[in-house]
Amino acid sequence: MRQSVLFWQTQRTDPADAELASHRLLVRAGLIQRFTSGIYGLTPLGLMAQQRIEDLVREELTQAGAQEVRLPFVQPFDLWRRSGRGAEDLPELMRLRDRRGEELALALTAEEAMTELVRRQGVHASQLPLLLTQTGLKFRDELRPRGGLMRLREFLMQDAYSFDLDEQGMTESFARMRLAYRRVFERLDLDVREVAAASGMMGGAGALEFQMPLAAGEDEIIACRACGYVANREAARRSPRGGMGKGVASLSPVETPGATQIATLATALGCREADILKAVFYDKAGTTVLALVLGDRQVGEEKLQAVVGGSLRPLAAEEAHGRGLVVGYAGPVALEVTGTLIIVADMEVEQASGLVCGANREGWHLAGVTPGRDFSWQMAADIAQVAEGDACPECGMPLGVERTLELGHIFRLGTRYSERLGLHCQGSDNVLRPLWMGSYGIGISRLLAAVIERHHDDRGIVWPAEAAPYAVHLLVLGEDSDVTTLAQEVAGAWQDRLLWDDRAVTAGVKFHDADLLGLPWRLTVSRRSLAQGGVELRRRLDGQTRMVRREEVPQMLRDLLTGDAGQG
RNA sequence: CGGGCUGUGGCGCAGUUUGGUAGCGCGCUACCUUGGGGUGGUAGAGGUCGCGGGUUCGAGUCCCGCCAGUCCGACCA
Repeated sequence: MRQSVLFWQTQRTDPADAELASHRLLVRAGLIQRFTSGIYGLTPLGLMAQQRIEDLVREELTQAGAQEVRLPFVQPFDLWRRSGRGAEDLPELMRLRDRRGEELALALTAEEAMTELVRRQGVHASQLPLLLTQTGLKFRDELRPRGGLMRLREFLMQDAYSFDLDEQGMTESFARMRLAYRRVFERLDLDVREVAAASGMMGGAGALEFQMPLAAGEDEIIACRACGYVANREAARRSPRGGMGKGVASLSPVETPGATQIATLATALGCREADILKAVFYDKAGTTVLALVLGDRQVGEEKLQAVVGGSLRPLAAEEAHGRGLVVGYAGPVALEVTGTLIIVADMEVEQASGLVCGANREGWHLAGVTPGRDFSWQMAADIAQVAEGDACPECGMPLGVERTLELGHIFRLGTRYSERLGLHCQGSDNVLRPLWMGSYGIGISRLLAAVIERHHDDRGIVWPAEAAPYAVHLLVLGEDSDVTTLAQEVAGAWQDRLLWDDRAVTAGVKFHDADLLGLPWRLTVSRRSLAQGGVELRRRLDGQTRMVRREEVPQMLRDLLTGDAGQG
């Protein structure tokens, strides 16, 4: 491709709002353009890079036995309603209505659509296990998109779905996809950790996330360095600290004016935050849920939700008031609220004694509170968030918290969707059974951001061979006829497979743009290189440079452009 | 849902306090210059100053309303 006609423009200054390296570089290297929050366009070079990644993922899925299909991006909302996800609290699902009033929704994942596709055509047992995949646009109406391509509203995702006769089959398909995804991350040179996860809005059990460590990431994983235990923040467990609180004592009220915060209270009473009982209120369909954790803990809302069931929502201050709670001084001892109340105690609370908690009276707390003696609860469970340094649930050694970016997610769905949407298959025993499904998603757009996040230096992108839009950047310096002739000779038959900087700009500009774009190999043709008998070859990764004699150029280009001469 | 900040050529910004012909740098076009690390110069093109209303002889600037973007908080009782 001749650069003088390529639709491409780099930028000399950093965009004002980019804090992520990948965001900054994608914009400066002219690969993306923002249209509105979380919605971007790609330029030719940006699209080529994305397509390389898309093709690579497709290759691995084909290897795993997947067949590619295309599902609608605009889907009938009724499909969502029938699967049971339309009625749930799914604010990311973008709904719209056409002019006749038909309710539609934009694809957010494709469990429903894929199940429907298979159901409509029907499937024979002989076709199982069936693995179907598509690469398609997804739209999620995120509250806060951010970081360039890191968290988008509209994005490209490769999703796949497996269909098996029984649970055993599903587990085998799941294992096959897990390997396929591992290969993808290996080929893109991304170090990714497999993490046990909560299944969230997908439903099902035994989900696995692929998380890449990244300081600017938005997920957190909990990992034990001693035994290898790893879990998502939402699913992480810890072994409880026993014997918190000040020991058994008699119950006594203490006056604590203005101490409505844990930190303030701890200072006022001269105790540890862990000696205070923290009470957090939620609403579950009209029922008040009181979650009790020790004062230095955070309630793990996903964990609480898993224990309580249904969907929880934090209670606003006015609402809490309305139900008879004394905001700032609420506690479980002799608590009376309007309506139903469920008290859930964290397992650490159960084992503590001599705690401080709110007295349900403005300006007063209670000291010497002992769980079990002074108040009771309906459920005791692990509902607190794990913190740095907590004891590993497997081996007891300290746990660490790490920020990560989620790149892929695979689920064992079971028969949830096939049952609700009526997808059955007849086995050899002549009985119709719902199919066992798995769901697998990998974010192509986000993968593009992750590759740059992981592969760049202070001058620009450093593409890994498998994702580079072109393998070779040919720079022509000067306009002497000798140089021009050599350039044309070099570009020769490979013109379409390399980027050829034939612009009339100075050498410095070309070098800077080449470094910024970061193609794996740079070939320079100039009067100087000519004097040394050929062209200069430079590797972007480490700057290693050598001269290639004129007559060796065709062979070298063949090596670089047809495969195995990557960066490694 | 709340708070802060910001909306001015493609990008980065000044101008708003004190109302008076819309500016700078980068990028873009043409020509010259330079030609191994963003060369120097000359001449140009490009703007509903986020949107609507108001005050005024006159509004990017003052007033009211709205919208968008962005950052922080979201809840610990």
